[in-house]
Amino acid sequence: MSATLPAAVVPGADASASKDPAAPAFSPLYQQIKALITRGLQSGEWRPGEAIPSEAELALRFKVSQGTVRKAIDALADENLLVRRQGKGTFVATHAEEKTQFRFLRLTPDDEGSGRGMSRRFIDCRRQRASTDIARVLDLKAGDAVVQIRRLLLFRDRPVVLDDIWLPGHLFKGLTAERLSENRGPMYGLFETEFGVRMIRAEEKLRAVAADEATARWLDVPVGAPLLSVERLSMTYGDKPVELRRGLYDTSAHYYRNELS
Amino acid sequence: MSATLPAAVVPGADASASKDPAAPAFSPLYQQIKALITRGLQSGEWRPGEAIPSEAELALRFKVSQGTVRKAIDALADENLLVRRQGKGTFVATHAEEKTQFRFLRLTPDDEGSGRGMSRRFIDCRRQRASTDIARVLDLKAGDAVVQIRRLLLFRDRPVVLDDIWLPGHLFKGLTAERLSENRGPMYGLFETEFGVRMIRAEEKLRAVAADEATARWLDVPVGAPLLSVERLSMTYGDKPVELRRGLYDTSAHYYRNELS
DNA sequence: GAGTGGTCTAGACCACACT
DNA sequence: GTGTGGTCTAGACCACTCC
Repeated sequence: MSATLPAAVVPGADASASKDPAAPAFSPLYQQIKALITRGLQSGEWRPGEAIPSEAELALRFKVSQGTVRKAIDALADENLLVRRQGKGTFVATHAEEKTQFRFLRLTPDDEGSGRGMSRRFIDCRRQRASTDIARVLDLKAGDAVVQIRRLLLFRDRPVVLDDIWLPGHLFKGLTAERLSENRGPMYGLFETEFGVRMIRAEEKLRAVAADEATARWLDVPVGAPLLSVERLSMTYGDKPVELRRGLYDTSAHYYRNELS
Repeated sequence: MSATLPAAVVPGADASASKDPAAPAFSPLYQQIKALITRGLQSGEWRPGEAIPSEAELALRFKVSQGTVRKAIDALADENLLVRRQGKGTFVATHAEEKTQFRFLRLTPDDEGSGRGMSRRFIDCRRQRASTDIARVLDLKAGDAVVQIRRLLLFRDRPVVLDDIWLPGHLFKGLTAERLSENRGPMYGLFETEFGVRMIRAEEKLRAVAADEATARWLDVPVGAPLLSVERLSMTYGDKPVELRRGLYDTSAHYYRNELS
């Protein structure tokens, strides 16, 4: 049997055109399978924490070999969309049941041995209209509804991070300070289970800034103290931005860690 | 034929013990092949920029199937130790011929459209004895020889980064300010071609700090201005630390970018 | 034991680069 | 055309989990 595009061909792009001059660019089978699985994740066919069908079953469904399904799943596991567990199955990744609270927080205390000790305190949660800045970044129209959250992270009861968070209002109807405070576990877990918004990926921009008066009060540092400013844009499926977060970190007893390779 | 450990078994760990209670932990074949290839890289059998033997040839040499070699190479390519080029071969990664000068520098100007414009200026390069701090981090004894380099990075002739770099003296004999200045291309390329030290991986610790007087002069900012402090520890094969770098970044017109996933 | 992912093999063909 | 990596297949067996 030839290896050219069985039943699984993804109906995209130039299905009509007979001979595009520019870019036919047909993708390998396993990438098409990957796209099909991603679609299943996005549509909610398999929900976070659940198992997806076995490799054999997916191979049957898509009419390809198990090896091809395997390569597609491998790629999705690399991107942290799926989690493989030998002997049990392949599961949709979730923020909801993670031991690692603060999975995306790259802040580490100077004295390593400490381990836990992070807590949080919600200061504010309100609905308002998006400024042009916020709207542009979140791919909204200026004036659209947004939810703004302000919160503090504390390490051993000392404030370390002041976060301002903006979310598209239409995706987070009914999000209140109460809902946030009641929630045990990661905030992204709440977003996932209560609002069906799953964070896949994020970009951060870091700078050093001086503490203004209000910030200095919240973080209990002198006005003008150097703070690490972390601006995070989080994306869901299809690289759609769904959260903007501006954090100010007091790095006098913590550092932001990063790996290069 | 059974799939259990052909001729390629890596002679490691518990080759002697008959039945360890704790951890026999034999690794899959492709990981053993990966280790063998890594050894070839480390020993200089294949040098940076050169091609390694074809998959078929390696499969013959190691007495495994091409698929197994492929998986080993895939892993090494993921770690940026090898670079695959379809139709040409698989090459040892190198810093020497990289278009991307400053591959590890995560600093981006606020006005994107700018593109190039980074230049550098070496201020100092001297041999001295390692302080206890530096020695500990670089895995040396206090008092061992180290090379210290100080340099400035400029963007459009404006100073942006002040770097202090420490290198183990025994690995970098004969490194002088002249050698550094004459060198076109990445500094890590020079380390690679002239001293046989290849940077594989690095860890960075970021904090916000206030500019002291000397730094303020070099970066042309007010004393006390907030600066991004970036402490980088670079590793070569076997995770051996071979460079410590402390950078101070003026982030008033640039930001440090990072990806989370 | 049944079901799952994990490893390994062998062989076919495709896409690309050089010559 | 020859040689390289890239994709796809089919089947075998191993390792782990749960019943």
